[in-house]
Amino acid sequence: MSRALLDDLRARGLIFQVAGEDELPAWLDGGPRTLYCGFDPTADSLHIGSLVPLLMLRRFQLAGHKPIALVGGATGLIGDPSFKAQERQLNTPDVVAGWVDKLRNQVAQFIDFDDSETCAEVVNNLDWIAGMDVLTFLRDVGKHFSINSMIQKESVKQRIEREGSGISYTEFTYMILQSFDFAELNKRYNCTLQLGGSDQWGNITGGIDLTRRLNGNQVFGLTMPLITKADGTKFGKTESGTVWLDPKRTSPYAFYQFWLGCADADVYRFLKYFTFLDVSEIEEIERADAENQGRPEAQAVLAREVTRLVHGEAGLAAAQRITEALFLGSIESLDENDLGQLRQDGLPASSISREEFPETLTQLLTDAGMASSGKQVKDALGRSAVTINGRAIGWENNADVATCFSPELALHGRFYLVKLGKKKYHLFEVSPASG
RNA sequence: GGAGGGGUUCCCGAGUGGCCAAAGGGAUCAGACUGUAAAUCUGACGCGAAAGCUUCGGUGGUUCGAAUCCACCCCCCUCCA
Repeated sequence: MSRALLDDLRARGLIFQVAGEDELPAWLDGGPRTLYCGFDPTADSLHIGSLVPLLMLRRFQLAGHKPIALVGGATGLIGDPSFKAQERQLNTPDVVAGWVDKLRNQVAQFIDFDDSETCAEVVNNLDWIAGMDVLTFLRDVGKHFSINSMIQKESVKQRIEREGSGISYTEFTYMILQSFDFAELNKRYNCTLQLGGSDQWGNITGGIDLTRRLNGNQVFGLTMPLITKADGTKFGKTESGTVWLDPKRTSPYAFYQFWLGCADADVYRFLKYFTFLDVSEIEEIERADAENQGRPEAQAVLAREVTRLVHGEAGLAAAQRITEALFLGSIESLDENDLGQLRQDGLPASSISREEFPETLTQLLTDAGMASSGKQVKDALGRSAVTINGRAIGWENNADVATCFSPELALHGRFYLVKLGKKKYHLFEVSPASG
């Protein structure tokens, strides 16, 4: 069973490095094992960069192991320096504590809590680090670490060697805290495997060494590759910023769109990373796409699968509903309920009364968040890239908001769907002047 | 504490008295082409519809005029103690 798991992970390209590679397969075969992966609270939500490790925990659980998701209430107060070019700004304890609560819930949705032998756990390292005093830390933990080897770690090398950067003692200590987490989870839960991104290798091996020294136990580490894109740009960012897992930050619709816009060169790889579809199934999709000229199927499958994993069936349905309405169907065909529904589903929207209309369209659309400056709106208007309920608007109409939103053009008396460029939509619900 | 090097518009990075809203690159936005791709080409890219207004770590000063010169302060880095 577990060898099959490792084979599958390898086929998916999800294994970057393994600590204890020779013994790990047999160890996993020997029964349900406990493993963990840590997530630091650096914001009130995780983003899709954390998706691979989260799904990895689930993969292990499905294969009969017990996953622990660790939320770094303590480490989040320190800041991981690994491969970071600069020292990070510290967040206040109450802010971090708030984020911990959010992440707890988020992390929990990917693993099962079923009271069985493989029941998942969510833990917070603040529970065992907060109470430790400095002397205990320095004498019982710090003594096991050699500065000589710590400064050799690739993850902090650039901070130490590169001119113009530096590292504080605080961040330098991060590795020791994470190492201690592993030893502590080993003691508490008999946890014997830590997962992490490839940037975590140094921290993970640190934990393996410490666990051996402190508990006398052999434990394992496994890292996943950095997700790259064929065009060299950073994965997980879009024009509007980071793609978050929290639907309040990134709507299911926007999330769905992100995956739908995935490059051909990346999409089959991403199917292996981010879905539970069989590798053979994915290869079949690739083959079929290659045969059919024209638009590939893979993006649609990827968007569907990942959106369902993160936002559930309802979130997926909402995302697809908007997508179909905007890109496939015609807007006029939507009835009043549909338009209200789109707004519920996460299509950007706002309400405004006629008397609140600003002087210019540039002002209105900038305020609505469709563009970051009036210049962008001006540019778009000048290229007839703006439509209101399907009618093209030009720069000459800029100062004539009332005409652009004339009552005769309204859908169902109050809705105006404004399109800027090819992909940006905003629904205005206009109420008559109330006096 | 001492010596030296830095802080420029989202990022990198030019600019050392007027020609600077500030080169160049990246990112981003829009157009053409397309598959709601990629690549490429074109345009925009401090704010403002415009007149105009506000930027070059901070505060004062010199000057007709300062991102550029002076003073003090803050922050970062390197080396020494």
